[in-house]
Amino acid sequence: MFKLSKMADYSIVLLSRMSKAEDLLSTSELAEETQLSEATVAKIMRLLVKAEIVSSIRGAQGGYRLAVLPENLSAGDIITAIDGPKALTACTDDGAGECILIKNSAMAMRLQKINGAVKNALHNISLKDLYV
Amino acid sequence: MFKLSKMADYSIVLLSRMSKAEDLLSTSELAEETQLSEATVAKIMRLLVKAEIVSSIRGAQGGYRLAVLPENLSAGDIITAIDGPKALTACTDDGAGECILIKNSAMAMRLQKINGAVKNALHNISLKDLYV
DNA sequence: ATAAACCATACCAATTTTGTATGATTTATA
DNA sequence: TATAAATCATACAAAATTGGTATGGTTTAT
Ligand code: FES
Ligand code: FES
Repeated sequence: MFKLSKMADYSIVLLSRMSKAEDLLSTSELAEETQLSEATVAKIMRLLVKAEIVSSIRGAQGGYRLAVLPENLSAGDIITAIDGPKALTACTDDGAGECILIKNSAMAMRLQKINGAVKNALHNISLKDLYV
Repeated sequence: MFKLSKMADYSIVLLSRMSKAEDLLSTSELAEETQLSEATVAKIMRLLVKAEIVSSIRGAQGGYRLAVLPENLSAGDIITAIDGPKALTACTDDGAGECILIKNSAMAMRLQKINGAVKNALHNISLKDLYV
């Protein structure tokens, strides 16, 4: 039905691993433990840092650490961080794109219902639910 | 977050139009009213027929008609019909593909939670909710 | 100073999605 | 029964997205 992107999947694996560790974890450590390439791990971690889901320490002996408690981190937050905050419908992507099918589209509002329902559902699942 | 495919979006527009009509609607009529190309409408209608969401009458004077009451047709049904019944996670696509990251993956079961939540949410929205 | 790490960006390859084209089959009707 | 109106089946190319990698720059402990 809705396919979770590989990247989002990977990120859940990484975050699950991080929720076990108290100390910092570097890209190479994470890559080794998860069998992902360093480049891929690095790409994902950058997105998670931007979304303030993990915090980073630069320089030697640096690494990443969860910035949020697993029970306060929702699946929706994670997926949004990785795949972007694109709306559910193509029509409401941005205000610029006119709706071709229905003028002054009331349809768009209806589709927001779908989007809202999905968002809500994913908001109610925490990383802790996924990991424990 | 989750992007509704254009095809699924189109299909909701088409089904909304059909829920207004008592009589049969042909591909060309639907195309004209929705501003979609006939080929695209035809492609979508075939999928909806296969999913038994609409019924079709072949031959001259033929066309399509809703096979289900709008209040009994869920967004999940529609999206599944158009985009396929792919699972939410890449890992659980089919039994054949081994999980590379975590052996004997318990993770897959966790990800089913996400899938289940989304499915459930979309099951609770009917075409009538979207159209009315 | 050096090495270990994160950061930023750009890029190509692979996959998926969109959209169209072509021909075959069915059936109402003149 | 011939014709036209319509669905059905399949195949395919173009476009968009996603997955994954490479390169070079910046920060910081030792
Ligand atoms: S085109 Fe899909 S809502 Fe307007
Ligand atoms: S690789 Fe994603 S659950 Fe195993």
